[in-house]
Amino acid sequence: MTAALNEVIHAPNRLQICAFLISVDRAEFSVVRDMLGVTDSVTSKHIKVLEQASYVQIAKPTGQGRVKTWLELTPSGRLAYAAHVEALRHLIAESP
Amino acid sequence: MTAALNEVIHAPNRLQICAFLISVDRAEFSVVRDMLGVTDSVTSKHIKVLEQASYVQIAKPTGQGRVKTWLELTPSGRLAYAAHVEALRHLIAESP
DNA sequence: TCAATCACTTGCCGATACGGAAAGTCAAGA
DNA sequence: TCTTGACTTTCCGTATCGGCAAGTGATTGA
Repeated sequence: MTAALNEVIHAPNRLQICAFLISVDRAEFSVVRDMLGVTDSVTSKHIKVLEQASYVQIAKPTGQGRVKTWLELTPSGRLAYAAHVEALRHLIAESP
Repeated sequence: MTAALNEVIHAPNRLQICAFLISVDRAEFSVVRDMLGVTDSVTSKHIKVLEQASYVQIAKPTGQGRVKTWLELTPSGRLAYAAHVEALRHLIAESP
């Protein structure tokens, strides 16, 4: 019953995005990009992968100054991330 | 001081190999292959990556029947794995 | 109003990585 | 010695990754 690792979430950058979003609830694009330390395009593409898996919701509230992109995990994103973390914890359970 | 994830170890199959070897100390090639559920060639290639990083030691004791390959983490492999697990634990620390 | 700017997004690379099938290697067994 | 078992390597098609450059759309400044 070893839950498998989720490929969408396991990729280092996406794992960090999910872990970050779990802890802050919602974050701006630029904050996520700086946290990862990669370019805009790389950030955008990883977010897109998470969005297409329905793990992340993207909001671009317009009308209040510059359009900033806000990111947030969806309920299923939280579930998927929790399941992945469980799989990881199980895997590394016996480690020193 | 967020320790970075180790790319060599992070790949799902290699993470499983390392986690397995940490727990059993040493294992036969075929056991590792069956644990992963992949082909011989895939197993061989992942082990080679770990070996070239000096994380895994390969022994092929000859003279006692069929040549079986035994795998074992090296001291530096244990250290690298431990560091990776620490990085993971840190990353997923705030998860529900 | 309309060009410039900001905040991304997409297209286009080249470089790797991954996995399986098939062929190759080599010690042991018949 | 011919075969077999146990991997290893090669071949090959696909997928991913990252950065740069060009493109898009809302907003702002002249």
